This record gives sequence, structure tokens and C-alpha cells, in this order.
Amino acid sequence: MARTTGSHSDITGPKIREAALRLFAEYGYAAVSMRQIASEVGVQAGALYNYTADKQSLLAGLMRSHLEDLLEARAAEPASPDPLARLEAFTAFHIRYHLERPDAVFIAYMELRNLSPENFREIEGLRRAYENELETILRDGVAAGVFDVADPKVATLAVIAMLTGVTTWYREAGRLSRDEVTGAYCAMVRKLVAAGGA
Amino acid sequence: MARTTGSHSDITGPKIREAALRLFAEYGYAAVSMRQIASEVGVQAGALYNYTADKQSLLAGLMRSHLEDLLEARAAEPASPDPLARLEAFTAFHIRYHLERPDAVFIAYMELRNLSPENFREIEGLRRAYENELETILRDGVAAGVFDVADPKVATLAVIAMLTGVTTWYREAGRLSRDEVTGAYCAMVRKLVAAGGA
DNA sequence: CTTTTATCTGAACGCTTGTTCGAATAATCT
DNA sequence: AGATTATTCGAACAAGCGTTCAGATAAAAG
Repeated sequence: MARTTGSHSDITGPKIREAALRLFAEYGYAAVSMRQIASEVGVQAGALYNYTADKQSLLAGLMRSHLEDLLEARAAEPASPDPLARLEAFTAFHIRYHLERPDAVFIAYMELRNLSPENFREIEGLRRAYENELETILRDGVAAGVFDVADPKVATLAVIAMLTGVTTWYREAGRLSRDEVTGAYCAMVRKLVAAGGA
Repeated sequence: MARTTGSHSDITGPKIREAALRLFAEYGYAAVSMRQIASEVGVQAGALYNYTADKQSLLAGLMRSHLEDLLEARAAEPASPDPLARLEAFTAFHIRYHLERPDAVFIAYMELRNLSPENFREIEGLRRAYENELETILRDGVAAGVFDVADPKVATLAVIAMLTGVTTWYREAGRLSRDEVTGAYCAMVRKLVAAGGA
């Protein structure tokens, strides 16, 4: 047997990426074999190499896509001149976006050590670009006198860690809805950066 | 050759745990082989099985030790009747303790998926016990009227995620000292939970 | 219908994996 | 000194790893 009926790269390609994403998120990059991915797609292991140069590139591609999509979606959001409004928008966006893609989020900050140095630098640059979005908001708010943040860089990392942490415990069937969680975090972030008289 | 001169379980045992901790943290549990660990210790792979039933137990043991040590160290800290003082103490303790053991911290929340179900339940219980420490502080502060926290459970998870995040970016040679970082986070946490008139 | 191209199989490559175990030697005890 | 115990080696096991490739078949093009 050889080429199978109905086979097409437009179908198999995405299937492979989806399977890899799911399996990497569940078991970790190193613990997942190419044969497992292939089996999930319904194909032999060798066929994967029509779609990726090697296992490492498959991972790097998933991470790159995730971060590029993230930046793109963020850029598509409506902007506002008001720092507080921008901060709330960022918070809500971050939580919504991340809760919708728990697998990609998990991989993108859990499998960094499995990247080659070049791939690592690239992915890290994309992440930095995203963090800069928040840092800029904080700096603008401080300059406008509506935020009180001693160290915007540290505050940026603190807020992002806090927000991303949602993905580790949020469950669809849990006590709180997404909107309730988003509201709770918006309130906490607002207090965290608030200037004295707010 | 067989038993080597100077061999003793009191020496080899800890050496194995230290090597495993370091390697698991650097490359991930699944990516580290028993032979790598053995080689770092200066021993053949078979010798490891005098100290652990299997690879999985070695990981579980490291995680258990870390969390038990954490709870023990926390219990040894002096308590205070004042919620705000307790919160500051918790924050400072958490950051200090975690910055001193980056490897153990990394493993303890990165390798949860490599645990068997029983091991997972046990480790998860220990983590919950630690989180309860903070949650109790927050609830007490709310009851005393000095904190304003809408959802103490969510706030607990948010604060811990924020604090633990320090280990992902802090570098000894970086811009800020440990004390400066601790101070910055204490200030942020204080604002995050502060009641209106604070 | 024939040719070209895209896609997949299936076998093979050398290597590594976690784990077991009898035999050997060092440390300790009597 | 002799006996016992603790500790390690070194070889072996079956299984699985990432990756390559010639050959086969489906899809698309002419």
C-alpha cells in the first residue's frame, strides 16, 4: 500500500499540528513520540516528515503560531487613550484568549527548554513583544498620574504571571464562569496599579 | 568489579536525589534517563534501584520532600495576630524560600503530569495545604475589615501565581536584589488586598 | 488516457530506554 | 580472622526512539 484515498496535505497538515498540540500539552514534548502523533492522525510515522523537518521544528512551529496569533489578536483589539480602559481591556483579552487555548498556552511556556537556541531566541522575542504591550500601558498610566507602580517591569511580569495562572486552575464546570473570573481579575489588577486617590 | 571503595548509602542516596533534581529541572523528567543520573553520580544505572523503586518514585519523592520542607519551614515562622503583618510575612517567606530552591520549585509544578494518580493526589494535597495558609490570612483580614477581597479563593491563587512567577525571571546578577524584589512584591500584594481606606 | 506530481506505506537503521539480576567486592559485625 | 551484610558492577532484556527512503498508489494535469 502507499498513498491513501482522500489524502491531502491541506487535511493532514492541520491534523498533525492539532494532534501534536494536544499530546504535547497532555504528556509533554519529550514524552510524546512521533509514532503516537502519527497514530492519532491515522497515518504512519514516516508521513509526518512531509510536514516537518524534525520533531523539534514541529514544537517550535506550534509555539511560534501561538505567539503570532496572540500578538495579531491583540493588535486587532480596539485601542483607547485612557490607560485604565486599556488595562482593563488587556486583562479581559488576556484571560479570554488564554482560556480559549489552554493547550497552546501550556506548551508555549512549558516547553521552552526543548527549543534549540535560535528557536528559543525567536519565541522569547515574541513573548517579550507581548509583555511590552502591558508594560507600555503601565508606563503611560504612571505618566498620566492614574497609576502608582514603583517598578513597571516587575509589575508587568507580576500581572502577567497572575493572569496566566488562571489557566492552571480554571475549569469550565467550576464554581465561576469565565466572565466572573475575568471580573475578579480586573478588579485585582485595578487595585494593584491604582494611584493613591483612586 | 562490584562494590566500590568508599561506597555508602548515606552518601550515594543524597547524591542521587541532588543529581535527579538538577537534571529534571534542567531538561525535564521525561528527557532525563536513569543512565544520565547515574553518570552524574558516578555509578552504573543499576545501582540507582537500591534507592528508588523506579524512575517515577524518584520524581514523586523529590516533589514530596520539597512540599513537606516548604510546609515545615512555613510552620516554623513566627506567627502574628495582625493579618497585614502575616500577609507580609507570608509574601517575604514565599519569595525567599522559592528563590533559594529554583530547581525544586520548577519541578514541583512542572512535572505534575508525570505523576501516577495516587502520587498526584498526595502532592496536590500538600500544595493545597500550603495555599490554605494564605487563604486563611486573607479571610481573617477580610473578617477584621483590613482587607477587601471579593473572592478569597481566587485571590489566593492569583497571589501565589504572581509570587511564584518570580522564579521564572529573577537572576542573581540582575537589576534588582532579592530584598528589592521582595519589597516590590510586598507592596503590590498589599495594594491588591487593601481595604478602601488604606 | 497518459503522464506527472503529491502523498503515504512499510521496512529498516542504529541507538537509547527503564528495569532486572547474579556475581563480585567493600564495609561491618562477631 | 571469619562470617555477614551492604553496595555496586556489568551484562542482558524487550521495547521504543527519531529518522530515512525506495517503492506504491491516489490525485491532478495535459
